[in-house]
Amino acid sequence: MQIKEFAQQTNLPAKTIRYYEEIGLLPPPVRLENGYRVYAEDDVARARFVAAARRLDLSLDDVQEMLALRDQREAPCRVLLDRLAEKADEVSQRIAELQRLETELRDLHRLGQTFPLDDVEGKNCVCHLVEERLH
Amino acid sequence: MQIKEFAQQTNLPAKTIRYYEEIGLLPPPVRLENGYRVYAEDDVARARFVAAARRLDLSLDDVQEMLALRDQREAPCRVLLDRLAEKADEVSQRIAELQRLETELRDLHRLGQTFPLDDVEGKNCVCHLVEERLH
DNA sequence: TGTAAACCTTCCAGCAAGTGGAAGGTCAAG
DNA sequence: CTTGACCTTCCACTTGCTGGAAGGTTTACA
Repeated sequence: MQIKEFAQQTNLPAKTIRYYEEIGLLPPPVRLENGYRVYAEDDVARARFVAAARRLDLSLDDVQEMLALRDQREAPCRVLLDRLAEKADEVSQRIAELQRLETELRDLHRLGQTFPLDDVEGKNCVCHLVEERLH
Repeated sequence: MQIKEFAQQTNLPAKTIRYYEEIGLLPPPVRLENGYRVYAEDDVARARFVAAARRLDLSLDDVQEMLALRDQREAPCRVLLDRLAEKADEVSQRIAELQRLETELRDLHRLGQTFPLDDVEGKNCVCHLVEERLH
Protein backbone atom coordinates (compact mmCIF):
# COMPACT_ATOMS: atom_id res chain seq x y z
CA MET A 1 0.00 0.00 0.00
CA GLN A 2 1.11 3.55 -0.63
CA ILE A 3 1.46 6.24 1.98
CA LYS A 4 -2.09 7.49 1.75
CA GLU A 5 -3.69 4.19 2.57
CA PHE A 6 -1.07 3.57 5.24
CA ALA A 7 -2.03 6.91 6.72
CA GLN A 8 -5.67 5.87 6.78
CA GLN A 9 -4.90 2.51 8.35
CA THR A 10 -2.77 4.03 11.08
CA ASN A 11 -4.68 7.23 11.65
CA LEU A 12 -1.56 9.30 11.13
CA PRO A 13 -1.15 12.11 8.58
CA ALA A 14 1.23 11.26 5.73
CA LYS A 15 3.43 14.16 6.74
CA THR A 16 3.79 12.72 10.19
CA ILE A 17 4.65 9.29 8.83
CA ARG A 18 7.49 10.76 6.77
CA TYR A 19 8.60 12.68 9.84
CA TYR A 20 8.63 9.53 11.99
CA GLU A 21 10.68 7.84 9.32
CA GLU A 22 13.12 10.73 9.26
CA ILE A 23 13.73 10.57 13.00
CA GLY A 24 14.11 6.79 12.89
CA LEU A 25 10.88 5.88 14.64
CA LEU A 26 9.56 4.00 11.64
CA PRO A 27 11.87 2.02 9.34
CA PRO A 28 12.33 3.28 5.77
CA PRO A 29 9.90 1.32 3.62
CA VAL A 30 10.52 -0.24 0.22
CA ARG A 31 10.31 2.16 -2.69
CA LEU A 32 8.76 1.68 -6.09
CA GLU A 33 10.83 2.53 -9.14
CA ASN A 34 9.32 5.98 -9.16
CA GLY A 35 10.40 6.54 -5.58
CA TYR A 36 7.00 6.10 -3.96
CA ARG A 37 6.94 4.50 -0.53
CA VAL A 38 5.25 1.11 -0.24
CA TYR A 39 4.23 -0.32 3.10
CA ALA A 40 3.51 -3.89 4.10
CA GLU A 41 0.82 -5.08 6.45
CA ASP A 42 3.43 -5.68 9.13
CA ASP A 43 4.32 -2.02 9.20
CA VAL A 44 0.83 -1.10 10.29
CA ALA A 45 1.12 -2.55 13.79
CA ARG A 46 4.25 -0.60 14.62
CA ALA A 47 2.82 2.67 13.36
CA ARG A 48 -0.41 2.03 15.22
CA PHE A 49 1.50 1.49 18.40
CA VAL A 50 3.17 4.86 17.90
CA ALA A 51 -0.13 6.54 17.14
CA ALA A 52 -1.80 5.02 20.17
CA ALA A 53 1.06 5.94 22.46
CA ARG A 54 0.97 9.51 21.16
CA ARG A 55 -2.76 9.66 21.79
CA LEU A 56 -1.90 8.74 25.37
CA ASP A 57 0.49 11.70 25.27
CA LEU A 58 3.61 9.59 25.72
CA SER A 59 6.68 11.31 24.28
CA LEU A 60 8.36 10.18 21.10
CA ASP A 61 11.39 9.44 23.26
CA ASP A 62 9.33 7.05 25.37
CA VAL A 63 8.02 5.41 22.23
CA GLN A 64 11.54 5.12 20.82
CA GLU A 65 12.64 3.33 23.95
CA MET A 66 9.78 0.85 23.83
CA LEU A 67 10.21 0.15 20.14
CA ALA A 68 13.92 -0.39 20.66
CA LEU A 69 13.12 -3.03 23.26
CA ARG A 70 10.73 -4.69 20.89
CA ASP A 71 13.36 -4.64 18.16
CA GLN A 72 15.71 -6.46 20.52
CA ARG A 73 13.04 -9.08 21.12
CA GLU A 74 12.50 -7.87 24.62
CA ALA A 75 9.04 -7.21 25.82
CA PRO A 76 8.51 -3.49 26.40
CA CYS A 77 5.45 -4.15 28.53
CA ARG A 78 7.13 -3.45 31.86
CA VAL A 79 8.43 -0.10 30.58
CA LEU A 80 5.10 0.74 29.02
CA LEU A 81 3.24 -0.13 32.17
CA ASP A 82 5.55 2.07 34.22
CA ARG A 83 5.20 4.94 31.79
CA LEU A 84 1.42 4.69 31.88
CA ALA A 85 1.49 5.11 35.63
CA GLU A 86 4.04 7.92 35.54
CA LYS A 87 2.13 9.66 32.81
CA ALA A 88 -1.12 9.38 34.73
CA ASP A 89 0.55 11.06 37.70
CA GLU A 90 1.95 13.82 35.52
CA VAL A 91 -1.45 14.38 34.01
CA SER A 92 -3.15 14.63 37.35
CA GLN A 93 -0.52 17.12 38.52
CA ARG A 94 -1.10 19.14 35.40
CA ILE A 95 -4.83 19.05 36.01
CA ALA A 96 -4.31 20.48 39.47
CA GLU A 97 -2.17 23.30 38.04
CA LEU A 98 -4.76 24.11 35.45
CA GLN A 99 -7.50 24.12 38.04
CA ARG A 100 -5.58 26.68 40.05
CA LEU A 101 -5.09 28.71 36.89
CA GLU A 102 -8.76 28.56 36.01
CA THR A 103 -9.72 29.77 39.45
CA GLU A 104 -7.31 32.65 39.18
CA LEU A 105 -8.60 33.61 35.73
CA ARG A 106 -12.23 33.50 36.83
CA ASP A 107 -11.50 35.45 40.01
CA LEU A 108 -9.68 38.13 38.06
CA HIS A 109 -12.42 38.28 35.50
CA ARG A 110 -15.11 38.67 38.12
CA LEU A 111 -13.17 41.32 39.98
CA GLY A 112 -12.20 43.08 36.74
CA GLN A 113 -15.83 43.52 35.78
CA THR A 114 -16.36 45.81 38.73
CA PHE A 115 -13.73 48.21 37.38
CA PRO A 116 -14.04 50.85 34.63
CA LEU A 117 -12.89 49.76 31.19
CA ASP A 118 -11.24 52.97 30.02
CA ASP A 119 -8.71 53.80 32.66
CA VAL A 120 -5.35 53.71 30.92
CA GLU A 121 -3.26 55.74 33.28
CA GLY A 122 -5.02 55.37 36.60
CA LYS A 123 -5.02 52.37 38.85
CA ASN A 124 -8.66 51.55 38.47
CA CYS A 125 -8.76 48.95 35.74
CA VAL A 126 -8.26 45.28 35.30
CA CYS A 127 -4.87 45.79 33.66
CA HIS A 128 -3.44 47.21 36.82
CA LEU A 129 -5.15 44.52 38.77
CA VAL A 130 -3.30 41.97 36.67
CA GLU A 131 -0.07 43.91 36.86
CA GLU A 132 -0.12 44.00 40.64
CA ARG A 133 -0.90 40.31 40.86
CA LEU A 134 2.76 39.34 40.69
CA HIS A 135 4.17 37.73 43.77
CA MET B 1 19.08 50.06 36.84
CA GLN B 2 20.88 47.39 34.86
CA ILE B 3 19.34 44.25 33.52
CA LYS B 4 19.94 42.15 36.59
CA GLU B 5 18.06 44.41 38.94
CA PHE B 6 15.35 44.86 36.33
CA ALA B 7 15.07 41.10 36.18
CA GLN B 8 14.65 40.93 39.93
CA GLN B 9 12.02 43.68 39.96
CA THR B 10 9.98 42.07 37.22
CA ASN B 11 10.49 38.46 38.09
CA LEU B 12 11.73 37.67 34.60
CA PRO B 13 15.09 36.09 33.71
CA ALA B 14 17.50 38.48 31.98
CA LYS B 15 17.53 36.20 28.96
CA THR B 16 13.79 36.51 28.66
CA ILE B 17 13.93 40.28 28.93
CA ARG B 18 16.38 40.45 26.02
CA TYR B 19 14.16 38.10 24.11
CA TYR B 20 11.08 40.24 24.72
CA GLU B 21 13.04 43.24 23.51
CA GLU B 22 14.10 41.36 20.40
CA ILE B 23 10.52 40.52 19.45
CA GLY B 24 9.34 44.05 20.14
CA LEU B 25 7.38 43.35 23.28
CA LEU B 26 9.56 45.59 25.39
CA PRO B 27 11.08 48.78 23.98
CA PRO B 28 14.87 48.93 23.58
CA PRO B 29 16.22 50.67 26.66
CA VAL B 30 18.88 53.33 26.85
CA ARG B 31 22.42 52.02 26.70
CA LEU B 32 25.45 53.07 28.66
CA GLU B 33 28.63 53.91 26.77
CA ASN B 34 29.79 50.35 27.21
CA GLY B 35 26.58 49.03 25.67
CA TYR B 36 24.91 47.89 28.88
CA ARG B 37 21.13 48.24 29.03
CA VAL B 38 19.73 50.71 31.56
CA TYR B 39 16.10 50.61 32.59
CA ALA B 40 13.94 53.31 34.13
CA GLU B 41 11.33 52.81 36.82
CA ASP B 42 8.60 53.27 34.19
CA ASP B 43 9.79 50.21 32.31
CA VAL B 44 9.04 48.01 35.27
CA ALA B 45 5.25 48.30 35.01
CA ARG B 46 5.15 47.20 31.41
CA ALA B 47 7.42 44.23 31.99
CA ARG B 48 5.42 43.26 35.06
CA PHE B 49 2.27 43.31 33.03
CA VAL B 50 3.87 40.93 30.56
CA ALA B 51 5.11 38.67 33.32
CA ALA B 52 1.72 38.59 35.01
CA ALA B 53 -0.12 37.87 31.77
CA ARG B 54 2.30 35.05 31.03
CA ARG B 55 1.69 33.60 34.47
CA LEU B 56 -1.97 33.56 33.47
CA ASP B 57 -0.85 31.67 30.38
CA LEU B 58 -1.93 34.36 27.95
CA SER B 59 0.04 34.18 24.73
CA LEU B 60 2.70 36.71 23.79
CA ASP B 61 0.46 37.62 20.87
CA ASP B 62 -2.35 38.48 23.25
CA VAL B 63 0.05 40.53 25.30
CA GLN B 64 1.34 42.30 22.19
CA GLU B 65 -2.19 43.26 21.28
CA MET B 66 -2.94 44.67 24.71
CA LEU B 67 0.31 46.58 24.90
CA ALA B 68 -0.30 48.01 21.44
CA LEU B 69 -3.64 49.34 22.64
CA ARG B 70 -1.98 50.85 25.65
CA ASP B 71 0.65 52.45 23.43
CA GLN B 72 -2.14 54.09 21.43
CA ARG B 73 -3.59 55.46 24.65
CA GLU B 74 -6.51 53.13 24.45
CA ALA B 75 -7.48 51.11 27.46
CA PRO B 76 -6.79 47.41 26.83
CA CYS B 77 -9.09 46.46 29.70
CA ARG B 78 -11.96 45.29 27.52
CA VAL B 79 -9.63 43.06 25.51
CA LEU B 80 -7.93 41.78 28.61
CA LEU B 81 -11.23 41.03 30.27
CA ASP B 82 -12.42 39.11 27.21
CA ARG B 83 -9.17 37.16 27.04
CA LEU B 84 -9.41 36.24 30.69
CA ALA B 85 -12.85 34.73 30.07
CA GLU B 86 -11.78 32.99 26.86
CA LYS B 87 -8.67 31.67 28.51
CA ALA B 88 -10.64 30.36 31.45
CA ASP B 89 -12.89 28.49 29.04
CA GLU B 90 -9.90 27.07 27.16
CA VAL B 91 -8.36 25.96 30.40
CA SER B 92 -11.49 24.23 31.56
CA GLN B 93 -11.77 22.44 28.23
CA ARG B 94 -8.17 21.37 28.56
CA ILE B 95 -8.86 20.12 32.05
CA ALA B 96 -11.71 17.98 30.76
CA GLU B 97 -9.45 16.51 28.06
CA LEU B 98 -6.76 15.72 30.57
CA GLN B 99 -9.27 14.12 32.88
CA ARG B 100 -10.36 11.81 30.08
CA LEU B 101 -6.72 11.06 29.37
CA GLU B 102 -6.00 10.29 33.00
CA THR B 103 -8.92 7.91 33.16
CA GLU B 104 -7.74 6.16 30.04
CA LEU B 105 -4.19 5.86 31.36
CA ARG B 106 -5.32 4.48 34.71
CA ASP B 107 -7.74 2.05 33.06
CA LEU B 108 -5.05 0.77 30.73
CA HIS B 109 -2.60 0.48 33.57
CA ARG B 110 -5.01 -1.48 35.69
CA LEU B 111 -5.96 -3.76 32.83
CA GLY B 112 -2.33 -4.13 31.73
CA GLN B 113 -1.33 -5.42 35.14
CA THR B 114 -3.46 -8.51 34.61
CA PHE B 115 -1.41 -9.43 31.52
CA PRO B 116 1.98 -11.16 31.30
CA LEU B 117 4.96 -8.84 30.97
CA ASP B 118 7.07 -10.83 28.57
CA ASP B 119 4.85 -11.46 25.58
CA VAL B 120 6.52 -9.79 22.64
CA GLU B 121 4.93 -11.60 19.76
CA GLY B 122 1.62 -12.78 21.18
CA LYS B 123 -1.43 -10.71 21.78
CA ASN B 124 -1.41 -11.07 25.54
CA CYS B 125 0.43 -8.01 26.74
CA VAL B 126 -0.23 -4.41 27.47
CA CYS B 127 1.56 -3.31 24.30
CA HIS B 128 -1.01 -4.99 22.14
CA LEU B 129 -3.71 -3.67 24.37
CA VAL B 130 -2.45 -0.17 23.66
CA GLU B 131 -2.01 -0.90 19.98
CA GLU B 132 -5.58 -2.06 19.56
CA ARG B 133 -6.92 0.93 21.41
CA LEU B 134 -7.02 3.05 18.26
CA HIS B 135 -10.46 4.03 17.08
C1' DT C 1 50.31 45.24 38.61
C1' DG C 2 47.89 41.11 38.04
C1' DT C 3 43.91 38.51 38.31
C1' DA C 4 39.64 36.67 39.63
C1' DA C 5 34.61 37.34 40.05
C1' DA C 6 30.67 39.12 38.58
C1' DC C 7 28.63 41.53 35.58
C1' DC C 8 27.39 42.61 30.65
C1' DT C 9 27.20 41.91 25.27
C1' DT C 10 25.99 39.34 20.70
C1' DC C 11 25.11 35.39 18.09
C1' DC C 12 24.04 30.64 17.18
C1' DA C 13 21.70 26.33 18.26
C1' DG C 14 18.21 23.67 20.09
C1' DC C 15 13.91 21.95 22.40
C1' DA C 16 8.78 19.03 20.91
C1' DA C 17 6.32 17.45 17.50
C1' DG C 18 5.07 18.32 13.88
C1' DT C 19 2.72 21.65 9.95
C1' DG C 20 2.69 24.45 5.62
C1' DG C 21 4.12 25.41 1.31
C1' DA C 22 6.96 25.51 -2.87
C1' DA C 23 8.63 23.16 -6.79
C1' DG C 24 8.41 19.35 -9.24
C1' DG C 25 7.70 14.13 -10.80
C1' DT C 26 4.03 10.36 -12.08
C1' DC C 27 -0.04 8.14 -13.32
C1' DA C 28 -4.89 7.23 -14.77
C1' DA C 29 -9.16 9.04 -16.81
C1' DG C 30 -11.72 11.74 -20.05
C1' DC D 1 -3.46 16.49 -24.16
C1' DT D 2 -4.64 18.11 -20.09
C1' DT D 3 -6.67 17.85 -15.51
C1' DG D 4 -6.49 16.10 -10.97
C1' DA D 5 -4.91 13.15 -7.59
C1' DC D 6 -1.28 11.28 -6.04
C1' DC D 7 3.71 11.25 -4.76
C1' DT D 8 8.66 13.27 -3.82
C1' DT D 9 12.20 16.47 -1.38
C1' DC D 10 13.53 20.48 1.00
C1' DC D 11 13.09 24.54 3.66
C1' DA D 12 10.85 27.42 6.88
C1' DC D 13 7.85 28.20 10.65
C1' DT D 14 5.40 27.40 14.95
C1' DT D 15 5.84 28.77 20.90
C1' DG D 16 8.49 30.70 24.29
C1' DC D 17 12.08 30.62 25.60
C1' DT D 18 16.97 28.42 27.28
C1' DG D 19 21.96 27.12 26.99
C1' DG D 20 26.33 28.03 25.64
C1' DA D 21 30.30 30.08 23.33
C1' DA D 22 33.27 33.90 22.89
C1' DG D 23 34.29 38.04 24.35
C1' DG D 24 34.10 43.08 26.71
C1' DT D 25 33.89 45.80 31.38
C1' DT D 26 34.15 46.78 36.08
C1' DT D 27 35.30 46.20 40.83
C1' DA D 28 37.70 44.09 44.62
C1' DC D 29 41.58 42.34 46.48
C1' DA D 30 46.57 40.63 46.98
